[in-house]
Amino acid sequence: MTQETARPPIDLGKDPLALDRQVCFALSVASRSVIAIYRPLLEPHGLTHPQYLVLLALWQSSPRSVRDLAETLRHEPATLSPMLKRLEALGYLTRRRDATDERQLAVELTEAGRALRAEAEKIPYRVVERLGMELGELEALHAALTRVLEATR
Amino acid sequence: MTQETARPPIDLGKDPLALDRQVCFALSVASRSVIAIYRPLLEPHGLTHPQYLVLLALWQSSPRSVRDLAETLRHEPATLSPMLKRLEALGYLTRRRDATDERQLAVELTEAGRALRAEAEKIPYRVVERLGMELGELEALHAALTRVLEATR
DNA sequence: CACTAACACTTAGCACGCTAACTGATAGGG
DNA sequence: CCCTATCAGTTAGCGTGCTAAGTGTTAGTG
Repeated sequence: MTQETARPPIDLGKDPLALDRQVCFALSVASRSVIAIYRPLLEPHGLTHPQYLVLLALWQSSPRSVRDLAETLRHEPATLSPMLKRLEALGYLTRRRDATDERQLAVELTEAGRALRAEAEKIPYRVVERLGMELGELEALHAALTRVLEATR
Repeated sequence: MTQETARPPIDLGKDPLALDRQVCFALSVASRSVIAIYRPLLEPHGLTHPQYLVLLALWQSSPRSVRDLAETLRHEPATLSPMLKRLEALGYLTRRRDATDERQLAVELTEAGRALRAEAEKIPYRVVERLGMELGELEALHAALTRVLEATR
């Protein structure tokens, strides 16, 4: 027996399919556009934006499993697996089996990976500068996006 | 001679690289999460989300060139080219050379493509319902994303 | 009018990002 | 203690999404 909740009818106006009113469209274009800002900043280090996010996660806590990374970054392990191999090939991390549980992989920063962090500290400032938006505006956007993430969990 | 603008220094706090404070991370996860809501709704029609956006653009104006579509959707023509072929294979549109300018392609909805619109009208309502967020909240998010798009133009 | 620059689109190569199927390791029940 | 279900990670297949290079068409200049 499901609870009968009185749900107010949704009104999306006369053209619900108008492209420039779709949140999904604005989201995907904004995501691609912001990632494009990072591209020239990451390219000198041989990094893509998804790889950069992996490093952010590892800079917060270093030996961690693929599953842990996947949950943190909201990715499928299958997406991370090849990415981690590329990051290993770049010399930023190592992949070895956990001694106590051979199923798990211990993904760990190398010295080069840890050293990169100092360089990367500049990146957020450059991105915010390039965006030219007020910090308060960005914080409000972040809060709104966080609401979406909670709603889609 | 560049204008010397007094720029207030940006302060991103003590950990500028904290993952859960990055707008770029929230953006990419939110984008993927919202697209995931569309997936089961589009799958019955054999569509992916990017393909759905192409149809939204064509429902607004139908014979249009690849370049026109690319600018509207903020894509490279090289991204659209294979997508349009797949949409043609699905029977939703036709691709033919423009008679007056053989360089351009005239991308046009088929009868099936036009008919799909009536079905698609339901999709935005289902997505909003699934998100469970207030319309005002979504409009504010859309406005914030539009600001980002203006900033990255 | 010929020649070249610009244009519209396509193809190739690479890295995601997803689902589904697979491999090997561990844990839990009979 | 074995046997099976579960788990962690990998691989394959497909569709983006980007850059760079290629093809054919048009326009503009000498």
